[in-house]
Formats: sequence, C-alpha cells, structure tokens
Amino acid sequence: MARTVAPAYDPQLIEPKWRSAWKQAGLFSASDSRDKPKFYNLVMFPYPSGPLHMGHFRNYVIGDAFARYKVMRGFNVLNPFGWDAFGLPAENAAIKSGIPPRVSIERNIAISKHQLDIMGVLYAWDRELATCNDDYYRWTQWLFLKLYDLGIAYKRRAAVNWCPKDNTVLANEQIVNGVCWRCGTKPTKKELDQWFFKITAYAQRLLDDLSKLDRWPERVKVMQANWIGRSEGAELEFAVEGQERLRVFTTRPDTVYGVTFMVIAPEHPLAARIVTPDRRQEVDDYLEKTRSETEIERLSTEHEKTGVFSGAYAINPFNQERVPIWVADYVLATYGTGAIMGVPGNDSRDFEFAKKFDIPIREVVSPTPEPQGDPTSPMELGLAEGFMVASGRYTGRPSREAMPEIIAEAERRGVGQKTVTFRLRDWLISRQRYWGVPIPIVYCPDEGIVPVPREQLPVVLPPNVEFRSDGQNPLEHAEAFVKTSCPRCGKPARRETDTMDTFVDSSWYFLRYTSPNQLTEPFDKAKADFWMPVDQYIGGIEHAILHLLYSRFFMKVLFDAGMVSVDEPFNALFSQGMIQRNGAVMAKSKGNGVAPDDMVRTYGADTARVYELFIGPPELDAEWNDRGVDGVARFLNRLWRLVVGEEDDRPGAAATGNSVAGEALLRKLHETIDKVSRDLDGFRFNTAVASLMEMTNLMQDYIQGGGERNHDWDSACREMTRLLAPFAPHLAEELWHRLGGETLCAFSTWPEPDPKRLQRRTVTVVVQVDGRLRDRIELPAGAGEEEAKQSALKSANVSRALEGRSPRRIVYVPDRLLNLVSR
RNA sequence: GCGGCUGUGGUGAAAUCGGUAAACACGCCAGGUUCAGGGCCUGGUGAGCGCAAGCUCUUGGAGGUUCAAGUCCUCUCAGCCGCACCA
Repeated sequence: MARTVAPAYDPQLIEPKWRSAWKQAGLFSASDSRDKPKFYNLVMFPYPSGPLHMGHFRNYVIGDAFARYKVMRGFNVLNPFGWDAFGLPAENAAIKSGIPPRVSIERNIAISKHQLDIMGVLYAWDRELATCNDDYYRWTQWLFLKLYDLGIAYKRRAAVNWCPKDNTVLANEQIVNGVCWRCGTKPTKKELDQWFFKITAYAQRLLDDLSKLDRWPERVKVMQANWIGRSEGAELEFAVEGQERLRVFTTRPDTVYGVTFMVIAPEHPLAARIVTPDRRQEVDDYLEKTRSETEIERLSTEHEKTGVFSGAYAINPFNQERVPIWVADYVLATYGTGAIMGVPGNDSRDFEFAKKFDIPIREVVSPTPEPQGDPTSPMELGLAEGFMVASGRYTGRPSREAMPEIIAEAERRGVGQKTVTFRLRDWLISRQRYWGVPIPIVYCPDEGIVPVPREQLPVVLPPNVEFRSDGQNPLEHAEAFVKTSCPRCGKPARRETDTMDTFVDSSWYFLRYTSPNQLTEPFDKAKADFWMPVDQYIGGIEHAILHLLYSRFFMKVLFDAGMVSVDEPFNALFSQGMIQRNGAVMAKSKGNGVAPDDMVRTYGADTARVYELFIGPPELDAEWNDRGVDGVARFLNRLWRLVVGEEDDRPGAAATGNSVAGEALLRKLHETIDKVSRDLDGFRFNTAVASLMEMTNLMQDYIQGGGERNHDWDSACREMTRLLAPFAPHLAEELWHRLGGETLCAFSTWPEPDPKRLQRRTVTVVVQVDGRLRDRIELPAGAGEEEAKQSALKSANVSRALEGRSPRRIVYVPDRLLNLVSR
C-alpha cells in the first residue's frame, strides 16, 4: 500500500451527504424552458464493459466539471448519459460463459453507475438510455426504414471484409492497420448480400462542412478529410481492340502522353472478357492466386508488384499508341474505375511495375523545360508539376497550364471528362451477429425485400437463443424469429437475420436525449430543435473517424428529411488524451488500471477528480503518478484547514514575516477568478487548478503573517469555494455550508473578477540593457517612459552595464519592460 | 511515402499578444515541530563560475528576422499518432 496523505477532513463523511443533496435539488435535471440560454454538454457514452478505471474517468471528470461550471454560469444545462450497450464483447462473453448479454450488460451498467456516483459525476439520469432496450432500438429500426425509403439504405452483393474470428463482416472504417479493429484478426474477402448506407452521396458535404467546425480539433478534421479522400482528375476512355472500352481515372491527365501500359484490377469485369486465348491460362492462375492470397499479401508493406499480361491492347486516345493491358492487384477494384493508365515516367508505382516487367519507361514531365534524359532511372518521379516532354502539341508547356486543356480536349472529342473521386466507401452496416438491432426487413418469395411496417416495430431481439460455439449467428437458428409472414401478402416469409453495426445506434443517440420518452417517433422535433446542436462534445480520439463521421452523416440525412434543423451535430469537440501508467495506456487487459473505488476510499472523490484535471493538458496523454495524487490531497487539506480555521492553533504556524496585506489578498483573489474562468472556457483545467493552488498558498501566507480573519478574508474564502466547486464539488459544498451558504454552492453564481481589484498601484518593470535583463524597478502603474528611464538610470546594475554609454534608443512597454539600447 | 502532433530542469509541466524561461506540483536536500513513523510548517533546488555582489550559458539541432525569440521565418534531427499500391 502506497503511503498516502491523511486527510484533515473526512471525505467519507461529507461526500455522500452532498451527493444526495444535489440529486434532491435536481442538479442537471434539464428543463426545456427558455428562461436561460441552453447548453448541451455531452460526453461520449460508453460501452458497459465492466468496472471503469481512472483512465475512463478523465472523460467523465472533464465533462462533469465543465457542466457544473456552465450551471454556475447561468446556463440551462443538458448533461445526459447512456450506454452503447449492443456489441460483440457481451456476445462473445455469452458464448464462453453462457451468461446472456442482457444480463452481463445490466450488471456492468449497475457497476459503472455506482462508480460514477461515488466520484460525484452526475447526469440527467432521468434521460438515461441504453441502445439495447427496445424503447430505444425500435427507433433505430424506424430510422433504418426512413433511410430505406430515402434510398440511402440499400442491399447489394459485394466483396466484403469478413472477420473469420468474429464471424461477421466489417465496415472499411473497422479495418485498422489491415486487421479487425476488435480482435486483430486479418479479414478475408467474401461475396455476400449486405446492407449499406449510401454515405458516399454525402462525401462532398461531409468534406465541405468540416470548415464550419471551427471548434473541432484540427487533427480530427484532417483525419476525416483524409478518410473522405477527395481527388480531382479526369476519367479517360481508351478503346480496346475489339468492341470494348476501358475507362481509367487519373489525377494526372497531363501525363497521358507517357502511358506505356494499362492495368486493370483482378476483380475488374473486363478481366474476364478481353483476355486472348493464349493468355487465358496464365491470367486465370493469377486471378486465382490473388483471390486466395487475399488482403494479407496485398497489405504487406514491401509488397512486390505482381501482374500478368492480358494479351489485349488499348489505344491511347491522345497519341493513338497501342499499349498492352495488364491485370495486377496493385490496382484496387474499389477505387476510381478499377483501372489505371500506367505512366512509369512519373508515377513511382507504375515505374516499379514497368521495371519489373520490362515495359518501356518514357519521360513525360521534366523539372526544366529541357528533357532530363535517361528515363530508365528517373530521379524525379511523382513530379507534381513541371514541363511536358514528348507530349505532342503540348510539349514544352508547363503541365499545370496544359492539364485543363487536355481535359477540355478529351471532353471535346468525347474520350473523357473532368471527375472527382472519393476514397470514402458506402457504409456496410450488416453484421452476422446476435447482440445488435435486428434489421427490420422481411424476405418474401413473391414480394422480395419487404420493410417491416412501422406500426409493427420493434422487431424484437428474441431473448432466448442458443449461443453457438461455431460462431454462427444465433438468430439464423431461432426459428420463431426467422419464420414470419409477409407484411404485404401474408405468405410465409423469412426475417432478415443480420443485425446493424452498433455505430448506427450511436449515430443518433444525442437526439434521443432531447426527448427520451417520446413514444411516437425517434425524437420530438421541437425539443431537438431547442437543444441541438450539442454545444460541447467530449470524448476520445479513437472516434475521430468512425463515430464522428457517421453521426455527421446521419445528421445531414435527417436534416434533408426535415427532421432536424441543423446539419452538424456537434458544435465544439474536445478530444481528451489517454491516461497511461507504468508506460502503457491504462487498461483492464494491461492490469495497470487504478480503480476509482480505491481512490474514493483512500483520498475521497474530490482528490481523485482534481488530480485527473491537474495531471496535464487534457488534450494530451498523461502519465499517472501515484505520488502526484498526494500533492493534490495536500492542497485540498490545506485549503480546508485555512477556510475552516484550524490553522491558528497548529504548531509551527507562527508568524514568519511573510506578511500579506488584505489588499494583496483580494488582488490575488480577483486575478485567480479571472484566470480560472478563462482557463475553464479554454479547457485548461491543469492551469486552473495550479492557480487555485497559488491562491491557497497566498492565503496561507496571509494567515501565517498574522492576517486577520476579517471581511476581506471571508470574501476570499467564499469566492475560492465557488471557484473550487466544478473541480472538488463535495469539498466546496461543505465549505460553502460552513461559511453560511444557504443554498447549494453548485447552484450559486460564478464569481466575476472586479476590474478595480485587478489594478495595481505599483508595478515591477524589467530593465534591460541591450536586450539583457539587468534589474527590476518598482514604478507607479502607468508611469511614462521618461519617469521609467530616470528611475532605471539610478540603478547601479544598469549603469554598470551601460559602461558609460548613453542609451541611443529606448524601447518601453508600459508596466512591463524598459530596454535601453546603447549599441 | 503523405498528413498531423510533440520535443522546455531529476519528473509531470507553465509561459493566453514577440517582452522577467521554468508558474504549479512531484521528487530531492536542510531545518523546525509535545517530532516514533507518517503528517504539518519553513527554507533551498536548471547548469557553470564566484566568499559575495554578480556574471555566463540554457527551451532537440543549425541558421535568420528583431531593441527583444520557447514563441515568427528557413533548413534539419528525434519520438508519437493517423492514413497508406487511393492512380
């Protein structure tokens, strides 16, 4: 057991008392009334995976402190909480242990709720939701049907990423570093009929509107922009000998004269059609090989180019040259047109390919108007712009100028046009798993795909299913669930057994909080209009793409459908860093977690909270230091003793000559009010705590210097208590009460700094000679340059540094600095 | 490869507008305390030189702009994160 700082006050005694007081008084029970400005404060809801540790709590403490601050600032604060309760871990646990997901989830929720409670983290619990409850997921189904009606939800056969361990498909966003984001297994390819959301239809808006999000972290916006991956270029059409045509996408139409070969992806439909008989066997072998080797080979970092000649040729529409068409897996079927023009003279991948297969390499862009010469070892691959080489009538022109002309020529001649391509793919939402929202679709032998009528929602997830060790979806074997009748014709039909990706659940939960008991629709539009957008969203960086992109997409769809009045869900976003301990991110699996329960027992909730906020800049990762907690405990104890008045009779507390006047005390108080307010507005909790510590230290100097517990002192104590309230709310409440506060401190008004108190009569001005610090002088505030100069010249240090020279120039920053320039 | 972030004492860090580098805290050292230990209190604590006054150096590195640079500019090194055969 680490040695700890014994409390001077007893958190165990005071903390529970104030927690019930807040609940009774309805702190954070948001009303929909408009008498105060609204503030929607939201922390990302968690997956209830078991006991929380202090790493998780950074998010909740930040959110709680900020919400409390906003209440004191006079806002009508909505600060709700819920549970992202569907998902694989609970189902996998069920397969192992036999405990049904709903049971383990409910147990975990109860544990987490208790932990939040003892940490003094409070929410609008009357708005609590869990995505696995049918009064929530029926509306997720309702929204699916809405998207189906809008043509945004659709089903198609597609080669999808399949995780063989989790036995389900994955969205592109869920392949992280080439492996399944959950279990780390390398996915394989599978052809399946799957449900998608047409997020690509929103690609441009999702990209454009990032510029509206000026209170989002830059890195999150950059990650989203990269993920959306907009590329401007052109599609060019090459005639293939015979009847076929081959369309390629290129961002560099200006390099079209450098084409010496074409490549199509193995999955490209032309691959089957254009191959000449003599090449058939070799091409089929290659297609077979790329299919079986799947992503594993393709994703290896130093993947050597492979490919096979199809036997067919294409005609370059610009120079009429005949170029061979190859099949190679370095071209992706899912991007652009699934085919490229090979320009080895300017593209490093094409260069590599051409080298390997002895395809001619031709210089096409040169950094100078003259050709560089030896094109077999071009040093300037990937040249963004330059001068065109061997490019017909464009030769010698700057490529940047020629590019639009080439596109225009292609359009005129009907062999291509300007296009924009995105990396973003449609969102695959089908999951072949049990513990999720059933997709409300019925398959009828006659009618085909039939949506479940809205009045029949929810399609209830059957509670009693058999969890199979072969990993198959239990729903497929739940006869009572699968067998149904067609809603249109009444004939026997089968239900869809896929469930939805849990990211669908979390794409709209922030709307449900605004009217959690709405019985007739997912949310009440008037209430959503009142509360949305979320004013401050707080969560981990791991959701930079997935959740935050999907939620933005949903919001735009609902906006277009007239269901909401704003098209971005989160006005300001804060991504907090992770807490590490012993060199690793705090995690249950690493065994380095610190339990909030232990912290509360040893130090009390307030110390744990303040330490989490003091640990470092909240947006950066921070290392948990067990001893650092003691420092915070000391601070709170000292403040307690000072305010409660136990300081006088302590031994060693004799006057030390550190005399602090009442005026100085009040000036520091108002400086602290000013600083803490600005720090809270800017999410700088660490420096806010530091300035509270500074003020406490000064209060101690005041008392030890014999300062009286007079009116000034009382005022300092009272305002300090209010400043402390968002950080250490229990302690603040107890002090507030002892200072005679009649209502709760949590509801009291945030103090304002008094500008008169911030003024100083005298200021310390730094004196430099030739830019080097030589002395400090005391001057009346607002003193003029001449006065400052005269005063400075009296300084022995200054005259020594001047060595008899007189200043040739004087730089004077009033109340701050005087620089005498003598050289 | 592309994009982003971060480099400041023994440690976590601060410096909000180009104006006192190292606030606050941990740790360490010394002293005090009806001081067992712990706690509490006081003082010290970037490096070097000096008895001292003081001087010099110091924000990953190298240049530059400026009266003045942790902060702005150019180049560069290291670490972390994201994306990655995206045409």
